[in-house]
Order: sequence, then C-alpha cells, then structure tokens
Amino acid sequence: MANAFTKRLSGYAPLNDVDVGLLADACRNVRNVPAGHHLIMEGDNPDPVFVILEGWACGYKILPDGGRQILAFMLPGDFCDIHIAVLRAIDHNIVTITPARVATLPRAQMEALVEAGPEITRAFWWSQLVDQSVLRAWIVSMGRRTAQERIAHLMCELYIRMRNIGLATDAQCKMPLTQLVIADAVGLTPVHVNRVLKSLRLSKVMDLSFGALTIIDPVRLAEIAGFDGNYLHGRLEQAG
Amino acid sequence: MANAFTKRLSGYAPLNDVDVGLLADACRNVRNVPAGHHLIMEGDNPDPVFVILEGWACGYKILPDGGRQILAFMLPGDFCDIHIAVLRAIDHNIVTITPARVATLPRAQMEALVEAGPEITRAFWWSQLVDQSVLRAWIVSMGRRTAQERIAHLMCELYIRMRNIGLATDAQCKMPLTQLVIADAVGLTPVHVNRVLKSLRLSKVMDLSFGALTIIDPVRLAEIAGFDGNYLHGRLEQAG
DNA sequence: CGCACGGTTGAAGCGGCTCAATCTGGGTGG
DNA sequence: CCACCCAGATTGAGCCGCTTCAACCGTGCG
Repeated sequence: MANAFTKRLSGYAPLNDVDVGLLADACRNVRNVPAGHHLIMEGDNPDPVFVILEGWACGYKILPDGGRQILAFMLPGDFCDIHIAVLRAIDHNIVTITPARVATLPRAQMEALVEAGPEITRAFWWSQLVDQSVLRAWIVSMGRRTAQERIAHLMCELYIRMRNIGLATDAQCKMPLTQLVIADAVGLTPVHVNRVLKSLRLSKVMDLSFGALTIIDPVRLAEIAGFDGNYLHGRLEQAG
Repeated sequence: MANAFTKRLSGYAPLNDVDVGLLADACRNVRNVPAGHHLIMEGDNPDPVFVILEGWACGYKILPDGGRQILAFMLPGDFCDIHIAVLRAIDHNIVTITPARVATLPRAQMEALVEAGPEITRAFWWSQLVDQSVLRAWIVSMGRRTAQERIAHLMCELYIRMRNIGLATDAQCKMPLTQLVIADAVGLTPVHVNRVLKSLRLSKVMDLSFGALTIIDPVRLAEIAGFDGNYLHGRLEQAG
C-alpha cells in the first residue's frame, strides 16, 4: 500500500491507516512518462496536481534572454505543484529529467483529501514548508557561496533527500543530472561546473560521474558546503 | 476594524465580516519595537507568530564566514514566520529594519483561527504560496541576472508590494533600505550596489535616495528587470 | 558511418570584488 | 554653538572568479 508519496508524508504527520489508504488511493491514476517530458508549461490551464512516484523532475523558468534557471528538483514522493491547486496561475515549467512514474490527482480529489483529515492537511502544509526551506537554502547558496560551495551544497541536499526516502546507500546515490542541468540549478556555466566537479574529485571529497554521486569525505564535503541538514531533517554524518 | 493584516488576507480569499473580526481580534496583542530589533533568533524556542502591522522587517541567515544573506522582506500585513507554527525549528533570524508595530499571535490562537473557518485557512495557505513565488523569483534573480537587473527586479517587487497594500503613490514609495541591506539581499557588495544605483539614476530609470524610491521610467525599469508581476498579482504599468 | 550530446580542456575577457580613501548629514557632548 | 564622531554614501584602482569562445574527445544510436 505504501508508495514513495505516502512514505514521505508519513514523515511529516502521524498518518493512520485510513489516511495512508486515502493517499495511496489518490495515486491510483498513474502515468509513465519519458525523460524530457513536460508535465506543466507556463500558460497551461492548471488542473491536476502531479506527484512523482519514481524518477526525477525539475521546475524551471526561462528568461527573456533564453537563459534557464532551475528552481527545484522533484524526487520520488514529491509534489510537483501543490501551489497551483490554490493559485490559478502557472509561473514556471516542470519537466522530467529521467523516465518517471507520476500520479495525477485532479483538483477535486486534492480538496477531498484536505477535507478528509486534519493530519493529511497538516502533512501537506508541512511538506510545503520543507519545500520552502529548500528554496531559502538555495537563495543563500546563490547569494553568498562560491561555485565550489554551491555545488557541494546542492549535492549534500540531494544526497540527504535521497537518503530520507531510502534511495541512498552508505555514501552513494543515483544522481541523474548532466553538468548542464547542475549549471542551470546553481547559476553557473556548464564549463565551470565541469572544472569544479573535477577539483572536488581530485581532492577526494566527492565524485559525480556516470549518473551517480559518491561521497568520499562527508565531513569535508559538509564543511565546504557549509551544510546544515536540519532544514531537511537529516544530517550528512548520520549516513547509513 | 481593518488593518494591514486583514487587508492583505482579504485579497487572497473572500473573507466575511466574522472572519475579518476574528483576524483583527487576533492582532489585539501589539508591540512597538525599534529598528534593528530581533523578533526571532536562530535557536530560539518558537512560540508566537508575528505579523507586521507597520514598518519593515527582514529575514536573514548568517554564514560561517560572517556573511549575511537576506531571504525576504516583510512589509505591513505580512506574516513573519507562519512556518514555525508548524515546523518547530527556526533556521533563520528576523529583524526589524525600521521602527515597527508588530502583532504577536500565540500558537494556540493560530490553530484556533485555522479551525474557525475554511476561508481563513485558505487565505493563510494562499499567503504562503505568494511568499513562495517571491522566493522563486529571487532565485531566478540571483542565478541568472546581472547586478543591474537584480536590483531593478527587487525594486519592482517591493514597489508593487507596497502599492498592493496602498502604501505607494503613482510612481513613488518609501524604501527604507540602506545600500548594505540591498547588497545583502541581492548577493552583491555594497560598493557595487552603489555604482548600480548611480547608473540607474543617471540613465533616468529610477532614483533611490533619502529612503524613497522614485520610478522615473516604469517601462524601461520593467524591461531591465525582466519583471513580470503576475506572481504578486500586480503589474508595473497599472500603477496609480 | 556519422551525428549528436555530454564531458573535458585551454586562453582570454569582464563583471563584480577587495581595499582604501573621501565626503556627507545627523547626532552628541562640551 | 561648535568640535567631534559615526554610519552610510561615494569614488578610484587593481585583482580574481567565473564567463565566453572554441576546440577536442568519447560514446551511444539511427
């Protein structure tokens, strides 16, 4: 009965079996989509809310000059866009990064869930707030951290999030991001991302290659990143 | 009965007189605080939620190296920290920028409000989502915009927000920010903020001085900033 | 085979930073 | 009333991190 979605939400509020059942049932409507498939485009008429069950996605915005800024990565269990269930406007795009299984919950069903139980509402609310903490952490990174620190911080965030949903081993996890995608996320050039990744590899801190992240020296990585995982409810040293 | 708080929330959901009464009543407990007063410090034991009734505040985070990154500006009617009403942890500081009148709502009262009416809950939720849109816009700025574009965008945002709460005239509003504060918000050096402000002044786009913003050429300003006010529910051209 | 995409590397340029000095206005003590 | 001080604004000179431009490589795939 449990899927990535109910698992993640269970971490946010004490859901009983009925709640979990309702949530799992809401995810009944599943679609398989390939990598690079747009779930939401700016200007679309928003209706259903998407939940990632398997795979990765990201939200991004295109600037007038053609540049792209990634705003968030969505991992299994994540809502793509609760906000459009309330706000009507869509102000950014969402695209899959890998092939993915996504559940579509019609707006009506979302409202039914909210009515159904206070714990579910609380879990939604909480999930939203964690997302917001992530956004804040990104702002700190982009505003005040060097290229190396930014990338290290992003890797810490993603590793911990993967670990929190049981998709990371001791010091490794999948990380299906091209250097271009990373560049668009941290506000750098792909070229420079390449150089930074190389330097982190050579200094035996971490290694990102072949679609996987290996953390070689977690302590040093966290130091470089200035990473404090409290906002994600997880620390780097507690790995495993 | 209406104050900045109820006014802002009324824009987000159709509140009836009872709702407005409840909200106004919740703001009964008011404190006057001087500029530079910390409402919340990292590590505090969170209890009450703060609402700004008059004046400006900002949330920020201090980095290991002593640098400061401002995460949000709070204007009259804004919640400082709904998130801590749900999450227990405090991961950043909140300080007043000007002398301010702030209402303190004990956590219990917040919960009572949420129970009291679906429209109030909806307004809170909505308010939260608008805040989130602002965070996303900041990320775009810090990641992909030049110094001039960033500052122009911040000024657009703050002007529209001021206008939305009736605190801006045709092309002017109070803007009680030192260049240091702006620098900490947009991720630049105070020195460089100074140069950019000068260039914007000389090119007759906008003028920020003596604690006030004057928009001289709104169209050009919006162009430079790449500003699309939809996320704030207001455009620059509709001023007045 | 050839193409496309992602990764890698080098060289040169520039936007924003650092360091440092000067200026201004408002507040304060004598 | 004046001397002083201090925070914020302003300006200049030199430097550096990151960008830009441009190549080249490896690999998967039609």
